[in-house]
Amino acid sequence: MIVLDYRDKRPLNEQVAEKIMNLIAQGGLSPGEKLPSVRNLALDLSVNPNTVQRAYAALEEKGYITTITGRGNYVSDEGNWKAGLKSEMITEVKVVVGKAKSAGIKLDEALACVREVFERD
Amino acid sequence: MIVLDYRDKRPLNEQVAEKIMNLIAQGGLSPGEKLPSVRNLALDLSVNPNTVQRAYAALEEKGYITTITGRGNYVSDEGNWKAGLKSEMITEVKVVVGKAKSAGIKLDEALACVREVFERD
DNA sequence: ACAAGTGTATTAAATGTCTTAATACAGTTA
DNA sequence: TAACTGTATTAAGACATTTAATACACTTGT
Repeated sequence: MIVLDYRDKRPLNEQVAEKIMNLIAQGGLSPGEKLPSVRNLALDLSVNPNTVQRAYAALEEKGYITTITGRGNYVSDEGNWKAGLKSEMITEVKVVVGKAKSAGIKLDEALACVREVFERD
Repeated sequence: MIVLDYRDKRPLNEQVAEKIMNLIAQGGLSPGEKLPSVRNLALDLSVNPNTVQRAYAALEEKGYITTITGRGNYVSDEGNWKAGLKSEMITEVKVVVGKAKSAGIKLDEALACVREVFERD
């Protein structure tokens, strides 16, 4: 389900959260679907249960999953996270484009980047 | 010359390097111009000389400055870094736009982001 | 009621990175 | 020669991440 990258310098809990988020955002995990238990996923990833716990807590905080004590974690409906994700992505794009601009990248070049990415099907 | 942001969670040496890089990229520091000495900049920023030293080492590694032992650090000619910076920025933009795309952002929305950033003068 | 599985919380220890500090050494300049 | 440059090393502290070992509360199925 998930493969961790130990060359990545970001914390493991963030990596886990991000990878699950991507699965959810792209439909690899559907609303209502049950996630692995904290302990099972920890075993799967050879990671401490606390690490998974933190990842799940972050995901719930952002609306991607719903946690029910004693039962487990379930993927939330799109309505709970889609808007937030979108605005987060837009902010991120703007930040990076701003950096690129101040590094000397021109409008046309930035637009070309975007088009190129969207042409990859 | 530089103001550090202690809320920023990135290492100080990276922050220093990035801020100087921005100054160079935007012409605030011209090729041939002398940078503050390791010790002086450290005093200015209330930071350890080792921290500045690491920042300068990173900048030399990327071609932004030239270090001459005993003399100091000097801004390199554009030829040494401009191309690298540009391709680095373009890669970064593509990565983020790719993330945004897979999160559901549409082409028009991404283009709008870019235009908005470039309209801020 | 019970056992097994869930999430949650806490505390302690280990680890790794960043930063400071104190020095020392080597090259350049006036 | 004195005062400035960059460079290197070692030790210590601070901090975040991760592991580990428990304990507790809730849910499910028998």
